[in-house]
Amino acid sequence: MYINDVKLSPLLVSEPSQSYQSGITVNRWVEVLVDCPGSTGLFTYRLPAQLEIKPGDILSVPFGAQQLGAIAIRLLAQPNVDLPPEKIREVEDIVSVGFFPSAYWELLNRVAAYYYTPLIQVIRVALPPGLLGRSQRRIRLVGGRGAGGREQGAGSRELGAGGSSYLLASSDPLAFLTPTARQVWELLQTQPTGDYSFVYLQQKVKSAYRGIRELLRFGLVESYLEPPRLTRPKLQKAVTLTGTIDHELTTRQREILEVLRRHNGELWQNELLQICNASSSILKTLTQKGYIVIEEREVLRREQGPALAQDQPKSLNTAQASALETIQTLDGFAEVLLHGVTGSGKTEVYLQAIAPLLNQGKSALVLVPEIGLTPQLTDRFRARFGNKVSVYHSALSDGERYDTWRQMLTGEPQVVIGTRSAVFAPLPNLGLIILDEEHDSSFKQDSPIPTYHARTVAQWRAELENCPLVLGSATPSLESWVRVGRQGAGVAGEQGEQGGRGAGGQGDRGAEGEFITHNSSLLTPNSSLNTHYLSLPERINSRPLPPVEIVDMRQELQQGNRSIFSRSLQEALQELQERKQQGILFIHRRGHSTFVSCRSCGYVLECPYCDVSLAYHHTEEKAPELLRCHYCNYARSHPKFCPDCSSPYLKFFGSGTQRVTQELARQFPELRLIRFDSDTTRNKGSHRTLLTQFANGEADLLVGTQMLTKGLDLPQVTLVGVVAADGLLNLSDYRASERAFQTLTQVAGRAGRGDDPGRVIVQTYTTEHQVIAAVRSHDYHSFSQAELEQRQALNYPPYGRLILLRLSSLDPIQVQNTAQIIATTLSTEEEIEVLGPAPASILRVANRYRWQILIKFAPDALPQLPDWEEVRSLCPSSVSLTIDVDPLNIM
DNA sequence: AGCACGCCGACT
DNA sequence: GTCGGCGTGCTC
Repeated sequence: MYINDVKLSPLLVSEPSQSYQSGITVNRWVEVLVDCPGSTGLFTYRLPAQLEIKPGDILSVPFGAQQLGAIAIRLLAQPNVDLPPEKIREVEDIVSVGFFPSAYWELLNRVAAYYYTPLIQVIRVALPPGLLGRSQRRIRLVGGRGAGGREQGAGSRELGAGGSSYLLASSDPLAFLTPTARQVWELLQTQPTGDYSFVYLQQKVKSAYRGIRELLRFGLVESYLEPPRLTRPKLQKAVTLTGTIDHELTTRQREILEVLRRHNGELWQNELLQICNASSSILKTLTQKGYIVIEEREVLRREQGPALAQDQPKSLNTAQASALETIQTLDGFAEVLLHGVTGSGKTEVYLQAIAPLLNQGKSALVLVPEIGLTPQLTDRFRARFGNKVSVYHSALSDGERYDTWRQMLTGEPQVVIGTRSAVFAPLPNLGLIILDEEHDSSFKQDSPIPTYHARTVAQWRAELENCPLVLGSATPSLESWVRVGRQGAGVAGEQGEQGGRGAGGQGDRGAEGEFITHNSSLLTPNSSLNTHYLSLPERINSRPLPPVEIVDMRQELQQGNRSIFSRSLQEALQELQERKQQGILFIHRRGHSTFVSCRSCGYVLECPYCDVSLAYHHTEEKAPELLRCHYCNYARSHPKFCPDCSSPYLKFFGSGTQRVTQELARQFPELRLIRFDSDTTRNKGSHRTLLTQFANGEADLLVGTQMLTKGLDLPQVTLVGVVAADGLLNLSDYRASERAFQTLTQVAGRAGRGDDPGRVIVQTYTTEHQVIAAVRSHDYHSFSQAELEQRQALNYPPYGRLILLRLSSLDPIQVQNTAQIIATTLSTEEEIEVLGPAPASILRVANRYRWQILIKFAPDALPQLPDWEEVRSLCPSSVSLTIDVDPLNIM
């Protein structure tokens, strides 16, 4: 149990040799971590006699002028001798009683250490918002608002009563105020309570601080600290039936008790009153007569899904059944890679793996890339497990998050589905962690710190909680692939022909055969870890993977087709309408910087030193167009003609959603579209709405970006079109190929999931690209093999490790200089390779100039990593430094 | 983060 | 000369 009774002896974070007594009466001091940026050390507080504190408790303490949240770390019998006793203040209150069991605490510490992040920052990620409250300075009018101040003269006497009357004797009470003070005053008048936060006033009025000081001097306003707004459980009155219904009651009273009885003797007061159309006075009478009890009970503000019909377990095919069996026989910590092609029924395996756990009183944690995108997944879990399922992600309101979090602490067996941060969900009795779509990069946080990867944290968590971790994907990350020992496996011994290259291929139907068809008994334990590789090589109901047709857009251009749609795709779109089928059109979202390629020959401009494509930079009008390498800062001008074939059609890439939808409207005016991108899905629930519309056949074509790739299961989709794969293939990033393969495979996997066979059309200017070939033949193995060879040669992950230093400053010169100094300092270190400094691809963001340094090193060499505190000390205060461990986004 | 303390340009 | 700008550093 997390609440109340926690063994906390392992909670010591420093100097474990220093013992402390367990007798609470002896330890009248406590060291705490304070929730305050820039303070990472421990602070000592005195314990008031009435408070009993244990390490791990969340406290409220005075800190400077504020009241802050803090975590009790350890009790002390004696404060540190160096600390002047008069500085020590008292703990204000206990906010929440300890809930950090040792495994959980160890997890937080590991995250802090691995990602070079102060522990308190990690704690802040793990706790729901509002738990560590902070006080806020506010300004309010003295004596309430609106004492007639706006009507000159009339109110002066009342105001005068507040103090400073000599000044207010004049006819205009505000005449003596400077314009700034007057402005603040008037702003406060607009508020019914005459009250604003200090920060807000500062934003609203220039130099508000000055005006406020003036008003304070005159006693017109006062400044106060609002105590931390801690999220509290929501309480509601519940009515419970206690007596038996007898005949000494009025009909009305009996009616109410009858309603209550029909609801198993318990209802919320407001519900009961509503149902019976009664007032609370009748309940009062019933209480007095002892028939019912009314008590305050906590209501959990949980996100309500739509009502769902109960869903029954589906029968599994052989591969699914054998995967399930393996997962169920795991005892304790193990890592499983569940590699199932798109549409192979991974979710059903998850569901059936979880079901018995709940009966054993254990809970399961399911991590997904983006919850808003997968209402389908949460619906399926809810349909199977009902109210045992809760959803936890950052889009919940603070109250909902807090309550869901508390719901987890109860220890009841349950399923929590959440995004990245839910890896810290405080579930006791964790029986299984599932990380679905494990290749997805949204599991990695790049800012703020800790820049953790939920998969890495989940691995630690599974180990510490001694439970299995299942990583599911149709396109596993190369990290996971290597981790379960699959490198070099698979390709040999298969009939994996690399399919005839070139455009217009039929995309052979035999594609599914190219997945290795061994069953799950073929386990590949890694030497040190208990790892398993499970494969679901077939779609459910033996549906085939859709054939993938590659269209060479260079040929289209040559043959006079200047449209962004190839003839093949045009035909398919035409047919779609005629056959009353549905399709998906995928557009790679256009970023700020893109690569440059030749539309005639497909030549891509690359960095001569770094093996990545150059990024197009165009900072402002009239500025020269530059091509730049994000790794080493090599730069060159944008050539007018292709260096390879001298064609003038050398263009930077990227065709946005608007352009495509315009073009569609022009060429296919009849086609009904739904745009599915960040613009149209901004509102809560709009994913669901749009998908429902599409599922109901209200549109023929779903046009959208990345979010189309994430786990959509739309059985009626038969056509998937990729407008231009090139935007994906040539991002200036060592991961570009991997991401492109994953995205294309995933989006292709949306086709043909229902009864009608699907087809996929991928348009590209580089048909010969290795990724394209692999996508075409649904061949993960040959792709991973080739890609891993390159990674190994260049010592990139998963073979080498990376750390990215991101520097930013308002001062463009200073940040560049600092980056240079740090890079120079680092390059003296042995065993690490320093790339850069280079400007970030978007040099300036929110007025801050950003540079970065990439550090590469071999994980097995365990190099003496630089002392980051020393590195940090090289930064002037105007330059901020973020250390991104295992970065995914290097651009 | 707040809020002090402390050091340089435009006003009484 | 002081007021008031904001850069630097501390908060048990």
